[in-house]
Amino acid sequence: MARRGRPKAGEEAAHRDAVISAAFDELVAKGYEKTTMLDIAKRAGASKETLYNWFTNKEGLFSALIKYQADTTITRIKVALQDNTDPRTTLIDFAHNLLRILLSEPSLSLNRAAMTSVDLAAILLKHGRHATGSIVENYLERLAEQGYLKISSPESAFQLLYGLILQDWQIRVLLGETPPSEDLLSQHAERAVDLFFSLAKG
Amino acid sequence: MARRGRPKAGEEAAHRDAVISAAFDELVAKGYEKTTMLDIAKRAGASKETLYNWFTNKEGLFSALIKYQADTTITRIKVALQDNTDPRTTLIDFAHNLLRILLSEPSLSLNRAAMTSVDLAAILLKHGRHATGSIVENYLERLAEQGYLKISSPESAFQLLYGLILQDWQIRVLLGETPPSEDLLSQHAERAVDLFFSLAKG
DNA sequence: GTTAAACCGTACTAGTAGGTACGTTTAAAG
DNA sequence: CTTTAAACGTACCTACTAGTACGGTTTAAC
Repeated sequence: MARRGRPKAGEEAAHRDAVISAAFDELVAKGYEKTTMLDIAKRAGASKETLYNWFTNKEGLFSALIKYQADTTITRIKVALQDNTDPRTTLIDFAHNLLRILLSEPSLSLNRAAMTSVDLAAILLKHGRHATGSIVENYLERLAEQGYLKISSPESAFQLLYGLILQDWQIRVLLGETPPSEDLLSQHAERAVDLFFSLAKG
Repeated sequence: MARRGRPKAGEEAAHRDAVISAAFDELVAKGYEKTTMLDIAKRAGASKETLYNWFTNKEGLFSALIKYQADTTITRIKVALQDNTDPRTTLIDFAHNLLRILLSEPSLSLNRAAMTSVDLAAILLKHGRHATGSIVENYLERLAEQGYLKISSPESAFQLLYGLILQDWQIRVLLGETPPSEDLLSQHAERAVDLFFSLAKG
């Protein structure tokens, strides 16, 4: 990975990804404060100066991480919601994905990092919670129009669904509790969606 | 507050409280990383060496903060649950208190601080979430025995209640969103408890 | 070829904060 | 009255890290 001199054509994107990936690894291993720009550079086979050229500063680099993770999250959620089977299965799939993502180490580390900087927090809120929120709200609104749900507003419906799915798992795991197993997660997703329907089906 | 020399008898407790209070103020104002021991000492009219004598190190001081806040929280929750009116009113009172506490600046700042240290996180988890959890679970179990609820386990019942009450408010406010108004909070508490009963009443 | 951009590696700057040491002061203890 | 514990204030040490500067190197571009 360590190349010296001007990069060959077409190599830039891969190199940038290597930096992002290295930053994730360091972040998960050490946390935001103890992750240094030098460590990231070394792991990526890049130089510190390059990191600063590309991302301006440490916050800039980590805001790029947030956006990167948010993009893959959004993609996965959109895929889950495009399932054309019944709404129950679709929502269970969504719930399962949401739990898996939000309880994954990269997401947790990113959330912890965001707590230490108002700017990072704002970016995470915008690209994370609010971005997925509006997508799911659209979906719920469609369900309501089709008569599957009776809801007062898409926002409050999504908040309810979110609460039923996540309960206090995220905050507990953020504080160091070990996350539930895959099996428990999928059981929980199913139960949460069923509760949601029993509350929102009118 | 700034006394020099050996303290007069009976002054120690007040002085210790002054340090705790100063630490809270600094924490809320600047966040954990940017709060220095010197700042706290100055605000409390104490010396840095005294802080280290009393609390060993920075983490020790903040773990004292966590325990202090947890104690007052537990007290308030116990009071709310001792109400001998009907269960619905009691739980709404509890829900309202929980929301107010968890969305208050001191609690938020403490949670953000705990995210940066596994040790602090463990303490917060134990004295915060788990301590209140077991109290409320006991209460819910009593309700179940009295026939007010049909629940599979107190743990899962409390988790459900918690999810209905808090939804994603805590994580959103932790990330910088402005918390809902008092009015919204109490409306929300009522709605959450009603949903809980409609799900858990069998 | 020659130029110039992008990059690596190393060294350097500067600021900061946790933690310690010490001399001084006050009041409790006896 | 003397001794001693507890505390203040200041100065100090140590370690670390974000960010900058620069010289050397490789490749694209022309």
